[in-house]
Amino acid sequence: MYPTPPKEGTLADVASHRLAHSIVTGELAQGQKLNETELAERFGMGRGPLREALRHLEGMRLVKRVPNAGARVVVLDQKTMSDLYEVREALEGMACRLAASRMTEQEIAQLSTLLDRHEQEIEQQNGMVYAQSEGDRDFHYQILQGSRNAMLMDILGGEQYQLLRMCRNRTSHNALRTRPALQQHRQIVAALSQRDGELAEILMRRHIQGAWQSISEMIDNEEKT
Amino acid sequence: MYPTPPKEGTLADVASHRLAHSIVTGELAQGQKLNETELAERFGMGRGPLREALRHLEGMRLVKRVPNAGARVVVLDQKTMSDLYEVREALEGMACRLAASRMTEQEIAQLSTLLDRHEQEIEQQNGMVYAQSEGDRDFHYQILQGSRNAMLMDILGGEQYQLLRMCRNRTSHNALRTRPALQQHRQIVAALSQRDGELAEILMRRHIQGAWQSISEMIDNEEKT
DNA sequence: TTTTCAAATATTGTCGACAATATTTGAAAT
DNA sequence: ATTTCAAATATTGTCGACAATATTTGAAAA
Repeated sequence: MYPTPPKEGTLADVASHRLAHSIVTGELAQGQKLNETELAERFGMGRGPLREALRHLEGMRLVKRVPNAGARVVVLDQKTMSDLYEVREALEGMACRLAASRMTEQEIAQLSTLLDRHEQEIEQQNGMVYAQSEGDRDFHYQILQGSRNAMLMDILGGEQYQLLRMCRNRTSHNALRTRPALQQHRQIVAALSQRDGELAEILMRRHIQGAWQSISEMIDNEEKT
Repeated sequence: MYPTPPKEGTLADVASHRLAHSIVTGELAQGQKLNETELAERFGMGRGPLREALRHLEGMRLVKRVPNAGARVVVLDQKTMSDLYEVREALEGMACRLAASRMTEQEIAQLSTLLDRHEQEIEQQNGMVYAQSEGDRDFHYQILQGSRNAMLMDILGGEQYQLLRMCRNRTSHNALRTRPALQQHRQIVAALSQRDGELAEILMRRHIQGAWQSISEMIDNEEKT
């Protein structure tokens, strides 16, 4: 069920995972300089594996490296986030279209069950914000698996997912959007049930556009302060 | 005009570029084991920078690494190529949609001029295959720039472009497709001129679907031999 | 001959040291 | 006080050596 299974082989992989976590959660601030010696010491390893980890994170767009001048945590300004959501819209839309023709009936049924659980959790107000983000995550992950496209799963479940979490962790959420979001999820499942890939894609894209609009407005409002 | 400007700072970057080139051109066969010591010696550097290069190439999906067992050139089977074209369809479609509302009139006009040159080159049969692939490359690159989306430019101009070249370099090309492809390019420019993003996206997606269909059929035919 | 398994070999993973480059510091000049 | 610039410091880039792991080899048993 988890998008990022925690398998850690080499020290470079360990460092990569720990750094990614620190970056996504905001423990390491955006734009912060990443000192190799300091980080290597903190992780109890040499600079070799750490440098490999930084290369990997650069590929995931979580850090920005400048030759001979080191690495910094990426800065997610509004333009960057806008770009991210446009890419996500395209990829998740495609994933949804593919899933419509490739998911089994059982998988679609499970997706529907997932939404039932999600709805109950919302009504009980049981840690709503948590449930929203978790429920949304699971929903998108199931559809992604349904696309049967390994490259899509890799991109969306990897770098795109981490960047998305990073966005979410530093913008306030609109609690008013949980309900319409759930309804949109329902609509998508309906389209999947009817094997209507074209509609499923359109609905998924609208869903993501809505998410961006919500976040974008939040940012604009905060800036006025 | 070039999708991959050859800026090389550190030795790891040099190795990365040289390896990527060798892989894309087929000088290094698919599935081939990449021996660190051997490659480091060939490039006249230590294993440190080379390992960083391999990490980078892994992120670009040009090599597949297994902890403690080394790296191999990625194997592009038909399913992988199919996945690639689905991802490209989604991303290039989005790029084209965005370009429709963001390109300047001048940029669109230049795009039209580009197609005129392309048409002439085809009629003169001046190295047709070269012209086709080069012309197609420039066309897509210009639209990509027009999207004004740095992340899209990065993904499509980077890893996706290299993987696409890798596909093209090991599948025979259908000369019969140059004409319809040019016509599709013209249609796309027309949609861009009218600032019809929705149509531009649809046309670009069809264009890429057509390319995949052509390649896919070639592969199927070759397998019958 | 084929299979098994341990020794031998090869390869990857890691570290510490040094070189190359960037950044900071602080004294001298304006 | 501000600016300039060179020395001092800090940081990144690179290499070679060794440790850990995987792969191969070849002798012994079935």
